[in-house]
This record gives sequence, structure tokens and C-alpha cells, in this order.
Amino acid sequence: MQSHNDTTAKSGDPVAVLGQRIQQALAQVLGPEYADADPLVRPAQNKAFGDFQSNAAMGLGKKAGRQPRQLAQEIVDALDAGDLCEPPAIAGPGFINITIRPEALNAMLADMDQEHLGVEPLDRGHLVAVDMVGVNIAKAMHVGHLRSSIIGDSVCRILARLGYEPLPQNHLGDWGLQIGMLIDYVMQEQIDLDSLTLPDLEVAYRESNRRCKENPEALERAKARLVLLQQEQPAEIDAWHKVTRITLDACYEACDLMDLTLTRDHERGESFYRERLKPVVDALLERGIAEESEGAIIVRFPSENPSSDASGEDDEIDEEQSPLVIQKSDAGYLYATTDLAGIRYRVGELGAERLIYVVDARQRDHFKKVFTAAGMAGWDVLPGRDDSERKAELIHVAFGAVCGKDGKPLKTREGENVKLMDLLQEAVRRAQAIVQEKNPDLSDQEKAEVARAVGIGCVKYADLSSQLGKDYVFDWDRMLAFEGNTGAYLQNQYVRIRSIGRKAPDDVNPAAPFCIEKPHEKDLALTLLRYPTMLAGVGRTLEVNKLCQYLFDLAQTYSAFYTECPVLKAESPALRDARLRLCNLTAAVLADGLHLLGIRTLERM
RNA sequence: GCCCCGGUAGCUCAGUUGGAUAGAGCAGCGGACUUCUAAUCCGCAGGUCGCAGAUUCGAGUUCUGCCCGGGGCGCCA
Repeated sequence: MQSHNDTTAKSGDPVAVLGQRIQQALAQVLGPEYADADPLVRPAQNKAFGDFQSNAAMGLGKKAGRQPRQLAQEIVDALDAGDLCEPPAIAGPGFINITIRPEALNAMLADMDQEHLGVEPLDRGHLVAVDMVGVNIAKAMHVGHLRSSIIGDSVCRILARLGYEPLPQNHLGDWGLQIGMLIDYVMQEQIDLDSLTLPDLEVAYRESNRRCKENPEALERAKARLVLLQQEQPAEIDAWHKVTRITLDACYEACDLMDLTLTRDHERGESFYRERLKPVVDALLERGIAEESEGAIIVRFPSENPSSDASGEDDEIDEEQSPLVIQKSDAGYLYATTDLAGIRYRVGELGAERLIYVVDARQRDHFKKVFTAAGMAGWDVLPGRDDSERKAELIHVAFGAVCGKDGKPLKTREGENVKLMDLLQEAVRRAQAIVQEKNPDLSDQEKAEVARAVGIGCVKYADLSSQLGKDYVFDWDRMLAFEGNTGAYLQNQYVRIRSIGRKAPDDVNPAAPFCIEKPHEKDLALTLLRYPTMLAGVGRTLEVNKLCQYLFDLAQTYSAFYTECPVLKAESPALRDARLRLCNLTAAVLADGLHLLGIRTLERM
């Protein structure tokens, strides 16, 4: 699974460099078979103990039958790291506490202070398909699309930053009975599609639904219309194109407001797979993976616990996992069929090596089954490789519900889904009011820019900053309060740094050597140096909230530095320049990270 | 009935293959502004980590059972 090895020591990462040295010591003390044991280097949990700690001696001591504390001593004796740190201390049951030397920090910071900020991208050509947004025809985007859009976009940005080539896939709901109902309705009523707006279309959609529910004849007509559409009759196709266009034009307004990188080129709706559904079913039947059952075609899954265990207490037959239906008894296909066709296309034709689905957590079981079925068919095997066994990674990035303060999924007072555009516009409006109050001197244009960046940024940050799989509480006051863990807090820290930069005199040396001495400087340096490894981890696990957490740490650490360490009024020009460079590096990391979250930075706010 | 996710401070949440005294933010209380943007910072207070067992030098973290909340469970997407 873990095809991406990030243990290669990056010269600018103290954890990696120290880890490497400790591994050498481990090999020396315990033998070469321990050369790749995890050195378990972590930032010190308590500053009083030093900067870093290694917990390796305790676990390995048990494993190798050695006394942990004594083993720790032997590791320390064998450790060759005098250029990096003070002589380590041993504490408790066998913690190795490490204090890094300022010169080492200065060198690592200089190493990091380049355009790529220490992040080493992969070679080109690693395609990743990201299934996101998932707009439905004839419906405006609502809160349900918020998370898929925001998370998917951030995932794309992060992967691109790490050298992957993300391919957003807007999996439109554009092919099914509901389209047949809608098209039949607008054609029956002779509605002029050229002057229709999305709200009109939504009304028509609801009306067509209602009719089909009440009137069997209407339903039959809709089904017949769907057949005509699927036969690609010109009139039906024309109507379908038009309703699709109306829907998407409106949806892209919301996408633009959210600054999504996704474009029209990334439309891969259900209709895209329409010719690929039958082959999916045929192939699975042919290989005996799928079978007929009660008129439908299904894929069964072997039970995970093959038989009752040794205890024999539980002699009931294991409940079989429910099967995956890929063709209905009326010969119609389902979204599982489309998803399987999608995997086949994305892996087999595009050659994507990771397929990421940013979809509601309630579909966990669905994706688990679809992924398993795809694996059974071998559709996750990457084509055209020497090592033909290399498999694409199939990942469901499941996200929880957006809830109101009452803890229940967010709805309007009328009990309807909140429209995404309304929500975004309210965010901007609320931010506008706050800018007006906090900084009335800005020009109107600047205020509008700040309101947009802050309003949208806060919504995004609130969405990305807790564990994605959990529900989260959507609370305007908390997310827009510019105190605490919010997007605006981060944006403001950036503004404060840039303000110093603007006021710096002309004679500063931008390449002045770093000079880490004070505790707050050291904290900031250590936090900055965590960035590349942190980001690589997020690229692997897609835990975007950890990027948020890191940026908040960085911003707070910077703030403490800012209050304690004068920059422009530093005691000497050399120190001033060194601190200014530290500020600039912090700004660069903050801007980079915010950009990866899809949050705009500002020069003033 | 079965499966999945969650339960940590008054509220919203972190907690990295098991590590030292469980951390933030908000709210509360007390301080710091003729500023390098106070949209900030510093300090105080606040906890039976849902409950009970098990594993071990050590458990919020692993295992088992239970309680509570949410979600899912063959022809909707």
C-alpha cells in the first residue's frame, strides 16, 4: 500500500536527520538487522526535556531482551550527532532527550529557504483521479456539495504541490430516470429552454417528479422519454444538453466564488459511462464474479470471518455481507455499475494510480463493496507497467454532515437544503460587515476583496480543520470570530508579517544568515522545519485537518515571536536581517499552506 | 438483527506504529495598546478521557463485553 517512501532523510528536517543518525547507532548497538528499525523521533512533549525525544530504546529493549535504560545509554554512546545536537540525556524508563544546536537550525533553515520550501516533489506523471462536487442536473448546489467541493479542491492542490497530477472528476448526476421525467415535462409543456434559469428548472423538476408520482401515465411517458434519450434521438439530446448547460452555468458561479480549480474540462458525469455499463456487467458475469439472483445481477462477497472461531460459543452462521446489485431485474443499471465503469476507465484508460472519492460518509459501505468488486475483477491493476501487479489505490475520503447548532444536519427553516450560493454569499456579507467595523479606512474595493477572501476562507477553514469523517457544527459566529482557530486568524498573521516587510529599510540583506538564539526564535524555527514532512504525510493520508492544525501552530508560534522579538528594532542590523528573513520564510510557508487549503492571502485586512 | 462512525474541559475540537504531568480555541476571570496591524499577546481557572474488565514497566490510544448518539443494510443516487 505505502508505495511512497518518505523516510528518506530530507536534509532540512531535524526529525529525519536525527532519526537517520539514531538508526546508525541502533545498527551498531543491536546489529545490522536493526538498521531500519523506527527511531521514533518526536518533537519533545515537554520543552523542559529538550527539543526532540526518541522513544526507540523502550520498545526495542523489550524486543531484544535488553534493559531499556541501559540500551538507551548504549545508543547515546554510539550516536554520532555532535554536529546536530548537545549530548543527549536519558530519562525515565529510557527516553532519549535531544537538544538541537542553534548552528544546525540555522543551516537547516537556510536549506529550507528556497522556492519549494523544502518540499520535494515526485517525478511527473503520477495521475490521481479525484471524484468530487457531484452536481445533479436541474438542482442548484446545496450544503451537501460544500464539503465535497472544498475538500476535493484542497486535496487536488496538495497533491499537485507534491508533484502528483490531479484530475478532478465532476461526477454529474446527468443520466437517469429523473432526467427522463424532467425532459418529458419540459417537452410536454413546450417550455422554452433557451430562456430558462436554474430556479425555473428546479420548479420544473419538482413538478415533473410530482406528476410521475401521482400519475402512472406520466411515469410511463418519462420512461419512454428516457429510452429515446438513451437512443440519442436529436430532440431529446438537444433538451438534455440545454438543461445540463443551465445547471452547470449556475453551478460554476458557486465554484468560481469558492475558487475551485475544477473547470468544465473535468465534467465526467454518469452519461459519460453510458456505453461502458453493459461491458462491466458482461465482464463480471463472464468471470463468474457476478451472478443472477431474483432477476437481478449481483456480486456476492465472501464472509470476512469464514467460520465460527475456536471458542465455538457462537455457532450461528455468519451473516453474509449484503451483495452489490449491478443490474436491476428490469435490466436497468445502478450507480454501483457506473462507479465500477468509472474505476475501469480511470485506472485502465487514464492510468490513474490513486482514485480518490470525496463523498459523504454514509456511502462507506457502498464504496467498500465497489472497491472490493473492482479488486476481484482486477480492475485496480495498473496497465502497461513492468510490474503488472502494481495496483491503484482506491480511497474513499468520507466526510460527515454539516450540522446546525442543534447538532442536526443543516436545513433552512422550511426544512429544505440550504443553497450553497446563499451560504457563501452570507459568509461574504457577514465578513463585509466586520471589515467595515474593523478597518473602515480601506477603499470600498479593498473591503470587498477582504470580505470575499475572509468570508469564503472562514467557511473553508471551518470545513477542513476537523477530522473529515466526523460531522461538524456550522456556526457563523465561531467561524467568523477573528479570534482563535479560524481562517481569518491565519490570514491576519500573514498580513502582520507582510506589514513588517513593507516597512523594512532598503539596505536589508535578504540572504543574511539565520541567527536562532532566543527561545521564541527557536520555537518558530522548529515549527517551520516541520512543514515538508507534515505536508508529505498529508499527501499520503489526506488528513487535511493536519495541515490546518500545523498552520495554526505556526501562526501562534509566530505571534509569540512577534511580541517578544523586535524585528525592525532589533539590537543590530545583522539580527534585524536575520529576523526579517525568518519572518519572510514564515510568510512563505503560511501563504503556501493557505493556498493549499484554497484560502486567499491578503496584504491588508 | 447485522455492519460502520463517534463519545476527551461548560461549548467546539486536537491528541502521530502504546510513552513522561491528557492539549488547543471559544466562553469565564486577571493583565498588556502614544503598536513592527490589539482582527494580537501573556497569565489563571477548568478533566471519573462513556462504563467495566483484559494485555504490560506504561493505555485517551490495543483487545473483549456493555451503555449512549448518529449513519448504513439487494434491485434510489
